[in-house]
This record gives sequence, C-alpha cells and structure tokens, in this order.
Amino acid sequence: MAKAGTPSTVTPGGSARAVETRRLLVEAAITTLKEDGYAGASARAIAARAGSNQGLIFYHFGSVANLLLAALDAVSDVRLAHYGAAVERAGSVGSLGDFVDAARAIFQEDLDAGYVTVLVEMIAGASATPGLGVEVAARLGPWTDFTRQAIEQAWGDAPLGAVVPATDLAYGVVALYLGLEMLSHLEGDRAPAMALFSHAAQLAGLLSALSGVQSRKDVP
Amino acid sequence: MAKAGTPSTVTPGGSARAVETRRLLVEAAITTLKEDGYAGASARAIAARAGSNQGLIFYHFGSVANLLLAALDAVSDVRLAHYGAAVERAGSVGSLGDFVDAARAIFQEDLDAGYVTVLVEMIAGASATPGLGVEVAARLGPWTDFTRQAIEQAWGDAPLGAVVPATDLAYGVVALYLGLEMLSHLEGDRAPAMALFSHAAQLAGLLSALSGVQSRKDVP
DNA sequence: GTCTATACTTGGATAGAC
DNA sequence: GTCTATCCAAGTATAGAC
Repeated sequence: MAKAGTPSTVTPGGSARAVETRRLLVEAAITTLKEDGYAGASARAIAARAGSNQGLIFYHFGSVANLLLAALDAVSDVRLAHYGAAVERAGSVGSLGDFVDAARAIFQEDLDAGYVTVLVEMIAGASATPGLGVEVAARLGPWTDFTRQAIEQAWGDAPLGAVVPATDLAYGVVALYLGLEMLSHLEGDRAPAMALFSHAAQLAGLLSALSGVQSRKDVP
Repeated sequence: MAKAGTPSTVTPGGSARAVETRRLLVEAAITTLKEDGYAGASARAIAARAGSNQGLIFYHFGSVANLLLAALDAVSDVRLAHYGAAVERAGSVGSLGDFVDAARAIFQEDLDAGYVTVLVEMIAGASATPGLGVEVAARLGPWTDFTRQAIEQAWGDAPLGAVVPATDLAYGVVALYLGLEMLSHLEGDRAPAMALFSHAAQLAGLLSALSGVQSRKDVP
C-alpha cells in the first residue's frame, strides 16, 4: 500500500528538506499514537515530538487524520515486509508448530516496538473522525490477506482446512492479535499473552501428531 | 463492582433529582462512547446528549474521566448480570456446543447494543489520560473472571483443561471478543465474526464426539 | 516551496447567580 | 442542587513571512 499511484496524503513538494520533514512527522505520529493514543495524538503533541512547527502538519498532510493514516501506512509497510520474511522462513520447514513459533516471535516484537498499538488506536479512534473508518478498514485488508495466506501455507493439506475456511480463520486470528495487544498494553504485562502462544504451540504439536499424516514434513 | 463501599466517583448528593441527573449523564456518556469513541467523548458532547449543562459533569463526577469510568461500571454491571443468566441456562444443559451457542447469542446482543464498544474505547483511550489505565484494568477483572468460570463449567472433566489452564484461555477469549467487536464495528459488518462462531460450534460438536466420553450429558 | 505567526474554535474546569 | 457565565489551555487551520 501507500504506492505512488494512489497517494492517501497530499504531498506538496519532493525536495530533500520536505521529505525529511514529512519523515520526522510520520515518526513522531507513530510514537505519539503508541504512547498517548489516538485521543492524545493532536497536531501540537505530534509536532512537539518531531521538533517542528504544528502548522507543517497541515501543509504537508492537509489534516491530522491524514498524517495518522500516513503513519499507519508506514507501520503496515515495515511490519508486513517483516512478517512475510518470518513466515517464509517458517514455510521452508512446514510444520504447524513452526508457524506458531514464528507468530510468537513476531508478536513479541510487535509488543516491544508497539506497532500493533498504532493499528489498534487507529481502529478505536476512527469513530471519532468522520470518514476515517473506511480508510482504516482499507488499510486493514493487507493484514488479513497476509494472515490468510500464512494460514493456508501452514495448513497444507491438513483436514482442518475443510471445516474452517482460511478467510474466516484469518479474521479471527487478526481479531485475537489485536485483542491480545490491547490487553497486554493496558495491563503492562505480556505474560498471559505469551502463555497462550505456548499453549498454542503445544496444541499444534498435538494436532499434527493426532492427524496421523505428518503433512509433507519428511520432504527436505 | 461499583459498590457503595468503594465509590469510583464522588457523588455529592442523593436527592431524587441529583440521582436522575447522574443517570442521564451516565446514559449519555455510554451513547457518546459508542458513537463517537473516547476521543469524541468530551464534556460538552456528553452534556449535549444528556440535555443538561456541561458543568454538571464536574459537579457530579469531578472530571470527564470519572464519568466515563462510571459509564463503564454501569455497562459492566448490566452485561455481567446478563451473561451470568445466559451461562446458567447453558450450564443446565452442559454440552460444549450449548456454551458456544450461548456465547454467540450474547455476542450478537453486544454488537447490537454496542456494550463492548464502550469497553474497547475505554481501553484504547486509557493511554491518553494518565492514571486511567489502572482503573480500566481493574474493571476488566470481572470480565475475565466470569469467562474463566464459564470455561471451567463448559469443560467439566474434558481432557483439554489439562493442557490449557482456564485462566489463560479466558484471557484469550476476552481478547478475541474485544478484537471481534473492534473489527465488526470498524467494517460495519458482523458476518465474518458470526461465521467464526458457527465454525466454533461445529468444532465443539466434533471435539465432544471425538473425546469418546460424552461428558455428563446423559444426566438430566 | 517551505515554514512561522496568528486567528479562531473547542474543551476542561470553576465561580457565582438562581 | 442546578445552571449561566467565564477563564484559560489546547485544538485545528490558514494567512502571510521568508
């Protein structure tokens, strides 16, 4: 997303200075969303963190909401690329447990960096600003798409895929991911969420053992 | 929660008029959180909806945040009571599938009424207001406690309880619930979430059939 | 083209009239 | 106990300086 062809933000100039200013503002917007939430992400708060003037937000992005969307785009780009690499590594092995482990590692990174907090805050904050909801929803698509692909890859020819469509499950996995991030962030304690991943890994092992066919793991 | 002994809000007077004013404000706060989110829940917006003066919020509750917490308390009380009744009904039957059905019905009600939106908005908005996080976290306890009890009841002596502790699973179920509400609310479409419940019901039936022992369902 | 200064609006909170 | 009037801080947005 955030390709040159379909810009979500009006970008007046392409000079080195302008690009750097926008980069600083986007960085500051991400940090502000992480630490102060959507309700605390005002033009003044973001600009102060970026060390620049608050008027620049409106010059470069047109509105605070547009800057926040640009921040969401930036986070999506960097995270999805990273997710893809992690799942490809797990895919080369192929067992369900490896995928759960990969998800666990990614989740831990996300909590540390607060990336998903940005997404959660944008979703929750969308109701406050008219028209923002559809924009955020559009940016959620790649996340669910990616999750669906990862699930299809993880399943292989496992029998579970017949009873629960990957699309539906992907929706649930994303929802769970967002919920876990919310709770962990609220309570400042990631232990319960991490415990769940451990149990999921156990169940994954149990499931693949139970299914009899050790789905194409023997192929090097 | 929200007992008389540990009031989260300072309530100056107990006259019939004062009580009614507070009730109106709490109602309006709930509606505002549902429709405009935490970021849109200003004193003026809430007071306008309640048809009363903005200053009354500070007189009766001390701050906007306190009013929002009172709103969360009100929602928690009414919903947990309802949840309890629904699970008791399902408990008298005792199969896992009945519990999933009960959860499905409750979830649909919550989406219609927007009750969980209030909780989600408070959790997401908590980062904006210092000190609000711990208050919201404290009010989340009953929800996870209730979920844990429902899970223990649903499992009975099923073998799954040994591998995944009810406490951990309850945490995940609450997280999933919050996430599903967020996504459904964002996209204005509950179909994907409802589809998940259908699949869960299927799996529940499959699981109880697979476990051989049809855990104490034959006892009327 | 880029940024600063300023205008104007809304929000939280209180003091005093009723 | 309730409402109006008001203060000031913080918010969005633009007009004009560089």
